[in-house]
Amino acid sequence: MDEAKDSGLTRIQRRNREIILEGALTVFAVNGFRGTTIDQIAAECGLSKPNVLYYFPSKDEIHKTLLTKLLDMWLAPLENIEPEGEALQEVLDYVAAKLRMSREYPRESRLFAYEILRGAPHLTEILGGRLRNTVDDAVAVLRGWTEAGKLRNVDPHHLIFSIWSMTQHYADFEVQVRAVLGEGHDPFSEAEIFLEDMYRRLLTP
Amino acid sequence: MDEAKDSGLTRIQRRNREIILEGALTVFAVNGFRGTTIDQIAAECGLSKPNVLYYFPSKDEIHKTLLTKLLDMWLAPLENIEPEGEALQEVLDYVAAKLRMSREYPRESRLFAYEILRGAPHLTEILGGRLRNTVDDAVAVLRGWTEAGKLRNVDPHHLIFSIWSMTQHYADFEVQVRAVLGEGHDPFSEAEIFLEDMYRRLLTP
DNA sequence: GTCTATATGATGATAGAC
DNA sequence: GTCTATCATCATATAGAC
Repeated sequence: MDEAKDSGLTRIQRRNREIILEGALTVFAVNGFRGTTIDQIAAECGLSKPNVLYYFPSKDEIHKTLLTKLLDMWLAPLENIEPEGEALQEVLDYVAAKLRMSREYPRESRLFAYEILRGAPHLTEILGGRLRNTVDDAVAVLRGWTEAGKLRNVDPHHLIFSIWSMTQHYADFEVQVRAVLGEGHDPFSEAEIFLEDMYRRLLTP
Repeated sequence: MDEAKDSGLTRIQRRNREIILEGALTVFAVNGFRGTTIDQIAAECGLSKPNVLYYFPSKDEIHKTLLTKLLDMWLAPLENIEPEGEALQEVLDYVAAKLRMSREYPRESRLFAYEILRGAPHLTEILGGRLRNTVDDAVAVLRGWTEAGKLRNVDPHHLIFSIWSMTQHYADFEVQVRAVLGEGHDPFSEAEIFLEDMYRRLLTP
């Protein structure tokens, strides 16, 4: 998909588009879509404003491109759940993977949070389409495990919501988490232990 | 506090300030601070733009006023945890109260989420002050219960984070929740059952 | 491909009539 | 207290030189 969109571009074009997306992600993740100006993006990546708009037709387009690229990464762990695997461990692995993504890609998490908060105007088709399908598949797998007695019976949709909300919380609400915890804490490491314990307890039959 | 700030104002002044705050909350909750214009607020509450700015000196001030008022309501359930109460039930009641607030006051939840996401410039002192103190008190109560063998031993800070993130998720990410669930679901009612089960299972010694 | 300069429109805030 | 008119600023996007 990346290659498809970038095909026909020179090396410089590809490179500069990458630089712009990288800088834009940083700024969007802090200020949101409306709070971000092309000036800020240009400053962040060391290009001039018109030059940014030479590589992308508009601020909207930069934002949409970021969201589209983000979603591939975001949904991968859920798509990688292995129906033939050991049920509880598969879920715990998914939780851990999602938490790791929050830690390593907090900008992506915030970009996504901002977009959902404002009603997801740049994601409408995807939410009810690809995202929903992916979740439906995962829900079917979870139901199978439950019926086979490998997992305790809980609502699979809300199980997934709980994983999303708790893992992304540490990226999206980081300011609050750090303010409440004060110094001397590693939020993500503590969360890893807490969440593993929580889901093991919740899902063990 | 409300009365303190409103003292010395005429009935009309109080009334119009209320109307403005009410309309502003609706708009801020959808568009965020930067995404909201005074024009939108004025239109939402049926006043002219200069008239809005007659009652509040600036957009900033409207926003700060809303956040301050919101926090009283937001922290109340946590402050109301009763150390002498039955431990597990107190926690379950808190979860239920927080979920109810998400359902009944989704605008407040989103306003708060937007503010934290952008780094909470209008809440800096409060996060490390009043909020942190309130959480510290609750954590102490939870620790006491754990040591008395009334609750299973889990990290109390992260227990609170989990409650916040999961309950607020249904307000803040409502678009996503509805898109994923499709028709025929009542997200909040389902969440109530899921969360009660989850915390009962997690915290029963 | 990259820049300076600028057109065009939105937006926060104010002046001043009524 | 409320309005119309307006200012000043900022932001998106484009034109056109280099």
